[in-house]
Amino acid sequence: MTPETAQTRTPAQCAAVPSAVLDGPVSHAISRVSRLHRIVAGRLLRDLGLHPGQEFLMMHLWDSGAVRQSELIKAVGLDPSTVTKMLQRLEQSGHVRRRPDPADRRASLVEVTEASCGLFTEVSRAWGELERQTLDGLDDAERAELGRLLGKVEGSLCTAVARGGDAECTTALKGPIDC
Amino acid sequence: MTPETAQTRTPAQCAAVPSAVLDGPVSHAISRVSRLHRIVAGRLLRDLGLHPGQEFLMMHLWDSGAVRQSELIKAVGLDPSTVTKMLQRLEQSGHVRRRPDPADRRASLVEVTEASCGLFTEVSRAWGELERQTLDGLDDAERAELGRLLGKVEGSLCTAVARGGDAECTTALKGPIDC
DNA sequence: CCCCATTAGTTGGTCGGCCAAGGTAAAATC
DNA sequence: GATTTTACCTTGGCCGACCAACTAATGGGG
Repeated sequence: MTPETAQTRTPAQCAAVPSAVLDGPVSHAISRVSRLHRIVAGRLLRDLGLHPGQEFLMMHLWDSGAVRQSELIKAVGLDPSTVTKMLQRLEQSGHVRRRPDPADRRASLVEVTEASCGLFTEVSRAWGELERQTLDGLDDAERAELGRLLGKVEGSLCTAVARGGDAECTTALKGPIDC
Repeated sequence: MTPETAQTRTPAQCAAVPSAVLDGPVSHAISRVSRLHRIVAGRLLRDLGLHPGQEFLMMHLWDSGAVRQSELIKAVGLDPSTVTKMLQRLEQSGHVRRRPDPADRRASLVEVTEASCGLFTEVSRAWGELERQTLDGLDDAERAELGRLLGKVEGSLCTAVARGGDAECTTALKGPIDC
């Protein structure tokens, strides 16, 4: 940081200050860890015929039974359009079924198919394996501490997002911090 | 976890066990934090005319001057095709210039344009702001601890990725852990 | 009762990101 | 020196994810 020392440098001099790409900021650690985490998750999930991210939706549906799509959207905290398209694909691959809500003609109810219930066990195991590989090398105290710190960071980012986007916190998962 | 208790439940009974979507696993905390982090980063970067992820590439280029594209790819640890397409867009928007490497006719050298150097300061400031918002609410000790733990997790995931993907660690950023 | 604001979902577009396959050039091997 | 192998990059395809704009239905206030 302290970018005041740099001020529109020439291309050659842009290399002068290393600008801390590698070390420092926790932000970059988060980005890198997240990417690696996603890759490992993708590998574990591929064998189950799911794309990374879908398992999150499925888990919510397995948990909650038939739900209004809007409820699901609020629960996972994703963009409505994202959920719509994911559900279209999950429906096409037979994991999910959608039908109109009799009580509200614009809403639709989403639920898991019987065929998909066999996947539940495998996804659970994959998540366990993912967690295991992620936390390999951390003792119990460190794991707890990491969870606690991530919770606080999530809270901070949550309020930051809320401040900018005027709406309430996107991560509607009522996690450790409700904001 | 302990998925043995579940075994192909009916759709109705899939809701029986909450399956720990919300709480527990650090994995989900990572996913959520990462998403929020990306959103905040996107907001900060949008004003600069950059899309999230591009700033990472640019920072590397500002740091290293003219580089072989393959070097850049190794440095950021992304898929070659991803970098190719990002560079095409960055070139079209005038932030980056590419020319063939005289020493190797299949390689190309990438460098930052003069016009883009003005962005450097702003991106640095945006990163600082991002870091500030991310770590808001954590004291110095917690920040250090979080960095340390994320480093360890990165190491674990790194080796996990390497094990499955046979190649060496993708995150070639010689970070805290070299794997 | 009608109009209007709100809510529910969808579509289109763009980007980051991955994989798989391909084409060209350099390097290694024979 | 010719052939195989490897490296460098590109293209196409797909998915997650965002935003913006749109349709359609609900519900509240004049």
